[in-house]
Amino acid sequence: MTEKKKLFKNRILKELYFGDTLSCADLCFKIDKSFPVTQKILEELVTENLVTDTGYAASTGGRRPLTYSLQKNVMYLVSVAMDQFVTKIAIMDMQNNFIFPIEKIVLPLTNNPEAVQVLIDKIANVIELSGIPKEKFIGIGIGMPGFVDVEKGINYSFLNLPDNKSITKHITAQIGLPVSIDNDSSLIALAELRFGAAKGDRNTMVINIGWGIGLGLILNGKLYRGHEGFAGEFSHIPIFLNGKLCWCGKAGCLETETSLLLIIEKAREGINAGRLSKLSSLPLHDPELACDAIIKAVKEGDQFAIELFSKAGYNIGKGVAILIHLLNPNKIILSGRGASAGQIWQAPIQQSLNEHCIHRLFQSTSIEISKLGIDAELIGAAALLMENYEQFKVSKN
Amino acid sequence: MTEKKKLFKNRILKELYFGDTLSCADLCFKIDKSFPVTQKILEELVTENLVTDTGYAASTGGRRPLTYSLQKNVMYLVSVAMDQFVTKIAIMDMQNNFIFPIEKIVLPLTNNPEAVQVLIDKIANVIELSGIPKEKFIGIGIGMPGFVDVEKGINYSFLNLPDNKSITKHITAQIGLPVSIDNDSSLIALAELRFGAAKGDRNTMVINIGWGIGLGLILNGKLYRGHEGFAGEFSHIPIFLNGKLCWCGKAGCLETETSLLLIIEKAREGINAGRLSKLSSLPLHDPELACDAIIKAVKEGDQFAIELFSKAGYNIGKGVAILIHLLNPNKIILSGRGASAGQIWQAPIQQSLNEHCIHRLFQSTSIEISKLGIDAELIGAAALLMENYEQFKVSKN
DNA sequence: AAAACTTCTTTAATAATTTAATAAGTTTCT
DNA sequence: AGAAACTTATTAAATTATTAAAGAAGTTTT
Repeated sequence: MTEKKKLFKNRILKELYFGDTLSCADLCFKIDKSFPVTQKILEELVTENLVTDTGYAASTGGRRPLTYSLQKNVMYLVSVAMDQFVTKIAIMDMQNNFIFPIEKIVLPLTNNPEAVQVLIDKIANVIELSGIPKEKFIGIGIGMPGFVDVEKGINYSFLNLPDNKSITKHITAQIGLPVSIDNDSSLIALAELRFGAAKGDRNTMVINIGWGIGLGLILNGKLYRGHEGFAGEFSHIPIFLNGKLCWCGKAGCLETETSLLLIIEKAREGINAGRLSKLSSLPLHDPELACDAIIKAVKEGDQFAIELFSKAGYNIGKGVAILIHLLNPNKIILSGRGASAGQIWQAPIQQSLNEHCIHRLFQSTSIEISKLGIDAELIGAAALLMENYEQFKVSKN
Repeated sequence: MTEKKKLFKNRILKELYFGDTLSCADLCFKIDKSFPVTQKILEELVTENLVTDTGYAASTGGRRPLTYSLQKNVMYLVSVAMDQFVTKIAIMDMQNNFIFPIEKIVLPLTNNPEAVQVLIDKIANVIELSGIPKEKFIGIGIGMPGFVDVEKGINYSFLNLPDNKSITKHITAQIGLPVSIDNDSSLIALAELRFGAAKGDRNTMVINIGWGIGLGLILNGKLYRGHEGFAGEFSHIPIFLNGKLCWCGKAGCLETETSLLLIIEKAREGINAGRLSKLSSLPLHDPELACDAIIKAVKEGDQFAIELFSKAGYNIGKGVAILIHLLNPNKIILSGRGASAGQIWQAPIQQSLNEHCIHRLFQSTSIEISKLGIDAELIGAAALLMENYEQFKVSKN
């Protein structure tokens, strides 16, 4: 098979992954090829058992199109989502299902030279235990915090290898599968773009409310990463004159006035000062549990918890106002762990925009809460791998 | 001639406009066509006298390539640059020359329902007086302040027509030439991207230091305009807690702490308060003259004038720090009227970045002063028209 | 219920691209 | 200095893709 045909095949597989069920005409449009070529390749993919036809779609006013989907149980991928403390590993199929319970390991990234090897061993272990033959895996997608150079496969903040060696190449060398990495906030944005609230959008900002405030930018319909891949450093834009020193070394960062860690901190202070709240029994040393508890209190209408989120939301709004002035997005999506607090974010952010934004500008920008939930990063890591899929070699031919 | 061939021809003409002198191989790459097709079209363009071959280029290690350029004196365009008070109109050729002295008319845009018609009449007049036959003009490019919808050809701030009618269509209907419009800051950025300091860059921000502080964004190698074309509203990002009311209705906008109008204002105050300076004879009611005078004083080393620019620069730096955090550009270009003050901007902005930016981020971002001068917007308006050129009809065939 | 209209699929004619061969010029090595 | 090796450009032939036209299947309108 020629190189070119391989590329076309991979592109079709990729489009079917993102599009689920598509007609031949849809695929023509997406891969920018003519009907005869597309159909011929599709036929080949069907005989190779990578694709199946899924019957006729409803008519849109004419002959009903024959539709195609990816064959089930023939291709899998490994999806990994890391934060500073915990790493989640999942095996996913081409229909975006987690086909085993998600593995969760404690893996601190700071001052941990072993981290990369631990990660590799664990991934190999998960593949091994799955019982799925390795040839059926097409690759590994990994999301991680820090400054990530996607092209080179290097993380400048964590998981460094000697001589700035590429992590992706390092892992590929050991496991024998293609690897793609990216920043966690970028992957959450990618998940929203491909499978979430930003589907079909061209200019959307995804705010990752987590231990910090991350930002993934979708500009002109594509994930924007910046000159060196460092775009979206929302957490540390200096917009407050509060004199609070941030761990980044500067003062007045957005992060010093809003983040889940700050909310937990303030909750603790409030309780210690005797504030009346359902939160009196806040778990002390586990941020995940503490966060869940406060969000639960919010949903139960606890006044103190709501107050904390409102203030944080108002401050996020100040940052969002700047985003809207600079980038004129059609939509802002609140995602990440904090998004599970739901509609509570809407009012304070809207209020903040009323105060800090030119009316004509935010008029056409909607604020939405993500529906992808806590596993958005895993979905994004899978999507990242599939975005790069067309460059991979087709295993068999 | 087929539609498709027309398109290819226009693309080649466009690439020759932007590339000046190119070989057939260069053009193959740029228009993404094979050698045989490209060469055939080139030959046709030469016989049509739109293109000439310009001899052999120096060898780069092999056979010397035959190069091509646009024929002189066969195509012209009208370029227009507007601000709130003054409109400049120029006739340009395909080699980016102003072939007549630039026309300058006083044309206030605020509360002026006649403005559009005055503009049209003046453009028609300029074409008439040039003595160049109208068939040789390929179109009109116009830059203007305000919120501009490029696709629809509407300016929501100025030059409105009844029922939000398209200005471009309106002008085309009267003059009979294709018209493209865009925001002034976007066009300055486009000029830098195509013919200035951002040539070849992919992620560059162009700051238009003028009566306000404009911003043109080049992201992923293209001018970024946002969801409705309103991106780059840098002047009004709320980052100061100064309580100063801006004309936009909000307080603390970037514009309230830095802009040429503010510098003029402060200069006036200082002089009235008896500050020692070469500026004691500041022209009172013409901002252009006043601005020129202060910039002249800066260049002569006047301490007071330098102080004013330094403070303004430091505050621009605060805004730039936010840009760098969010968009990780490879370069920031200072352009517009204020750029003529030159290197004076460098130190205070750099100082501000040191204080307000994460080191790892601004390390790889350079700050440059534009060399295009005060006519950047006219060059940008021409570039805008040529960017759209491939959609135009070839006049003769 | 038939005609007109859409949309998808197939086939044949047309157009573009790749590939291979050739020509023209540079550099490197002896 | 001169030949061999290497680049790059051009031409021609073979391959591949696209376009246009015709046919098939279904929906909507008259």
